[in-house]
Amino acid sequence: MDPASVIDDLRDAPLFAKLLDGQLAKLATIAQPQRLAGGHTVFLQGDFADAFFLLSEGAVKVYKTFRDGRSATLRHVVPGQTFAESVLYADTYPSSAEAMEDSHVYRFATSAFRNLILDEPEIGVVLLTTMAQLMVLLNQRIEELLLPVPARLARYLLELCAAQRSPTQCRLPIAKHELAARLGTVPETLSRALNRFVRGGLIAVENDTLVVLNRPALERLAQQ
Amino acid sequence: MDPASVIDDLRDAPLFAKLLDGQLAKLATIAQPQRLAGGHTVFLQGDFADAFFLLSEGAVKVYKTFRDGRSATLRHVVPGQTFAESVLYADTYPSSAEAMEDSHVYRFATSAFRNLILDEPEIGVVLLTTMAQLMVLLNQRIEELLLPVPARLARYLLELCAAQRSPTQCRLPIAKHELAARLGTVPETLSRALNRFVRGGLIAVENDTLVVLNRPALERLAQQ
DNA sequence: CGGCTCCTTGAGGTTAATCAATCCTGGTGG
DNA sequence: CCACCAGGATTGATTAACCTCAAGGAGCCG
Repeated sequence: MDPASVIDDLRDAPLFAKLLDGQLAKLATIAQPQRLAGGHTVFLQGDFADAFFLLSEGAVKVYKTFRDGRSATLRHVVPGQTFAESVLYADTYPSSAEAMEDSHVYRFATSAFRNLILDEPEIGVVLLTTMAQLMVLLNQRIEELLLPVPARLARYLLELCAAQRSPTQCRLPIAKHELAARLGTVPETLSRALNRFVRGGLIAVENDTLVVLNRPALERLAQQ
Repeated sequence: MDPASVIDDLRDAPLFAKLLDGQLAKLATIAQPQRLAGGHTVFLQGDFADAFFLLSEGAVKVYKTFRDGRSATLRHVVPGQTFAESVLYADTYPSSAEAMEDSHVYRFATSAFRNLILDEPEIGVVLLTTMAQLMVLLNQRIEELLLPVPARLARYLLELCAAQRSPTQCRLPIAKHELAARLGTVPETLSRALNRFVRGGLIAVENDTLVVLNRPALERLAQQ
């Protein structure tokens, strides 16, 4: 692949946007471009781990699976974000990752990345900040799991509206069964919860578009 | 406080053990020593955040509180560990921290620390590794919360035995109601779960000491 | 039209939180 | 020495949440 286009891809990632050209060039030398077909598994929980990834195109989900086949989504990775950063400590992946559609990633080998940081500390600070952000996110996930399902759903919807810059309307970016996994529950329970929201006049639903009718009530519910 | 003893304290922390004397000296210049009385709150969820901490003596717990007064412990911080690293990204603390006994910490202001990393990238790599480790831990916590209480308890006990380097015996380092919070449940449920373990012949309990009688069964249960 | 997949609805069972009562255990003071 | 108390820990009964299994729709594509 053309080195210049790699550098462009890296610069497009918010994570690396602030780096100087020289720093990006060095980063590019250790970035291994990789195509992923939709549905393809990037790695499985427990796999030997020596690299983390930057998603440049497509969509990837990071999830955990259990004996009984149930699975819970930890993150939906969007382009510009890294995933599997925990490889910098562990030598096996603590969760699995799968491409949800045809995607493109850059692979960074742990050891090469470590050396790069010593050379260009700015990159280390950038990744440190990203990881701090992820820790806040994981913390939220934990907090959510201690709340009942309707509260988790309310939180998700409010977040979604905020992310889509609309106070009252949003579109579900993922299928309902994906959302159920993201909330740590099953489709049936999600369906019922949504239904109760509609009957309670909190929201209106049409296909994957939904409108917030009673935001205060939704916010109250999100607290617990 | 004597600079040399600060450096010694920092070197004693596994986190910083590998740093060179010069690096430790620089780190020491931005480390603010601080005493904490037992029961004292270090910071509260939502507080303005501009510093993270290294615990050098005592015990600190990081926890979340909910409207209904329920609380869940995220971490029991032991000497040598840092906490509130997420401040490197966020400007408010995502959880609360409290000294469980008389303790001593070093406070690191975010901005000073960021500058230090640019000067001494080695320190950045060290913290990056620590945060990666914490992310693995948070991942485990999430995984646990999706399991039934007995499975969480089994995992905790097995971990505890491993940590105390004894295959069959361990002592609870915290009170039962603390353990309940750590497992994301209530004392009543914990009590019943322990009771069922005893009646099932999985473990034997005497005060805060417990013996693993049927490790395979416990491991099976830990899977779910 | 069949055969998909996804979503919804219903009935039933299990888990665990809640509320309330009781039981320890260590400390206190008569 | 013993009654008494306060706190945590246990036990029981009840209730609510939510997972499971099973059975329907609804949309989509060959």
